[in-house]
Amino acid sequence: MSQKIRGVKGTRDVLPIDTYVKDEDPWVRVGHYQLIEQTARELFPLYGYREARTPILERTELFVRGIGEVTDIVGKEMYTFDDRGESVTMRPENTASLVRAYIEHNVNQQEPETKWWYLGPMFRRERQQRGRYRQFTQIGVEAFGNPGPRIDAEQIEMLERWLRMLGMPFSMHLNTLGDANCRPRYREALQEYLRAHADDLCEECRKRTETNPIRVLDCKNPKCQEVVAGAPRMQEFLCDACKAHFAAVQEALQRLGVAFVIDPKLVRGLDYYTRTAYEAIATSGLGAQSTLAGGGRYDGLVKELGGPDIPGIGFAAGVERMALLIAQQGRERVTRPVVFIAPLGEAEAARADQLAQQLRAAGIAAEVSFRKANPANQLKRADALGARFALVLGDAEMKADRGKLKEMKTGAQHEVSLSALAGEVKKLEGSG
RNA sequence: GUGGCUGUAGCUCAAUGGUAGAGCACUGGACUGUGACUCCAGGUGUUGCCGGUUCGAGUCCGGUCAGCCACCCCA
Repeated sequence: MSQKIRGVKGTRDVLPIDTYVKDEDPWVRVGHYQLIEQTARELFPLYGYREARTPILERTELFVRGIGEVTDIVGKEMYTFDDRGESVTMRPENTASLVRAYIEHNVNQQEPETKWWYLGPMFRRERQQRGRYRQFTQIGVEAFGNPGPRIDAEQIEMLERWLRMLGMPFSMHLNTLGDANCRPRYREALQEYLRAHADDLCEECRKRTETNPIRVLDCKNPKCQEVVAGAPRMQEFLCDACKAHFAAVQEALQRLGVAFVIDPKLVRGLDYYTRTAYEAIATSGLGAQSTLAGGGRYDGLVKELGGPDIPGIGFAAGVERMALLIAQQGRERVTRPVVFIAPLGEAEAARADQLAQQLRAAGIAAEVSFRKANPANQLKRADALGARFALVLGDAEMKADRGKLKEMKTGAQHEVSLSALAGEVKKLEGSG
């Protein structure tokens, strides 16, 4: 045997069978992903969100301008390469791409207020750990063209509903980041305060004080947290408009019955966020990477990327993290045959193929045995596949055009007509 | 990018420096006309890879790769 080729570090295969073992955790299978995706596909359109798909490959410039040059994502985590003289990057997130598409196709001319949702792989070159991989899947939404605050609450409520439908253990955290008017003033005040306490900060935070002081707020270092406890708070610096917006979002959430906690330390990693910021954080089942979904308002982003002055708000959810929790609950979307047909000879095999074809045409999942084996082994196979019914097709059945449809669970055998098999199966399916 | 732990069969795991094992799963048979139970048989493998120490390395040492966990960052 020649050398095995292995998958790229930090990427995983998601198969319909068990693959990765995570100590006491159950294994993540494709059925767990499908449950999450299917729920989103059904729920989001109820709120007016329609699916949008953008390319995985974008010009590097898009992310540099959209996400921010000093962020870790752009600074050191992107898969960037030269495409014959042009620098391109595999998307590390999807918001910048959707904004690009919105601008490129002049969507604001047709329907300035539009709601999109997306699903797909993102790429960041990080060291992997529980709930964090180099290729990961995000499901997210963006609502363009409405400044809020009611749409903010609507979106947060949709996220909450989605996560609750999936049985996720989580709590919703809410904060405001201010806007172009008040954030700079806060930033300055915070910076001043942090400089005065530089001796008590970790090395990293001393750097952040100069590059991105707001990030110091969510540093996990206990000493930094002590300093942060006495730091000026965004709330005290909010301009009247931001204050009113924040209050209105909270009121709207209360009206909709959404539970949330105000979290002044909640800051979003990407530069483009303004005002409303929110995160759904898992309360159990995950390790250090417990943010299931993070979102916020980005009123300046569309303009920043060369488009009209259009506001927006969106969230992105990490499917791998959700899949871990889904797997822990044992909830899964499984596909199994309804009817398993086991022909005993050559002529029967030909008939079996046609019977399966007819069943499938009628919308019934059918599996036909391709191997020669005695009835006992065929039944064993039907059992392993989880088939609901098994049909052994032999000489007698061929002659009579009737067969015995065996219900695997109970062992009961139902005499059915072969030419009318699909109808017979549907009748039995309904009855039991 | 930094640190810690771990690498033996498809999976879960054993083997004092001295001949690679068990359970589960898988395939076939007992059973050309009915599965789950039972019995029998059978692949289960360059012990992650490379090197070193040794008469001898799955075991000790070094390196490397991968996985896991945490930092960082984020979904």
